[in-house]
Amino acid sequence: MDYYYVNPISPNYYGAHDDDSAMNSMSFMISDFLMADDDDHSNQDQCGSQSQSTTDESSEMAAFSDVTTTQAHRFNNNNNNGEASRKCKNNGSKRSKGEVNSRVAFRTKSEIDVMDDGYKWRKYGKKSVKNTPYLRNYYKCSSEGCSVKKRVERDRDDSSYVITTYEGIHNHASPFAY
DNA sequence: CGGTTTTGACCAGCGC
DNA sequence: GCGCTGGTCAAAACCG
Repeated sequence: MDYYYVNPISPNYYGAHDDDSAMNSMSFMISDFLMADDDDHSNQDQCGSQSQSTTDESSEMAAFSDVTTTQAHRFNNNNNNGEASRKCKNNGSKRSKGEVNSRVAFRTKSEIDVMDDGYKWRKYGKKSVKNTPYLRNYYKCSSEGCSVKKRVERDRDDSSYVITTYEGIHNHASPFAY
């Protein structure tokens, strides 16, 4: 079955490229982020279960990793080419256009919703989703020609977790990777 | 002034 | 075909 993993963060990455203090207190490494396949839904079923809804990603997306942090997060899921690498293809693509897209989901314990992952994102939508009181936010990579999207929502079962779903592969390096 | 966010409208897919 | 839901668009507002 499909599984995804994310390249470990470059260790020298967090160098506070800005002075935003809240963002600098990164406290986890992403190295143990690995996206297991569907039989690793150890922390619950939220991936597929949250909906009998129409087009959820239950079939094509993998499990989550739990990360516990107390504050802001910053990670970089790649350094050389900026791509959330995927291992197997996502066969179940009901994505209409038939474009290849990898999807990686993180489940992160965080107080803040949007995590700085080294890329620049532009918000383009916000939706309330069924069965959750929380809103789901939609972001696009603001780099030109890059169509990577990400979705950010709160775990409906445990609102202290944030679920971030990346879709697509960056065609450029992270602006903060060096 | 340029880029980003906000927010309602619009659209497509799915189940009934 | 209709309604529901999730995803996207785009114009206006906002912000540095």
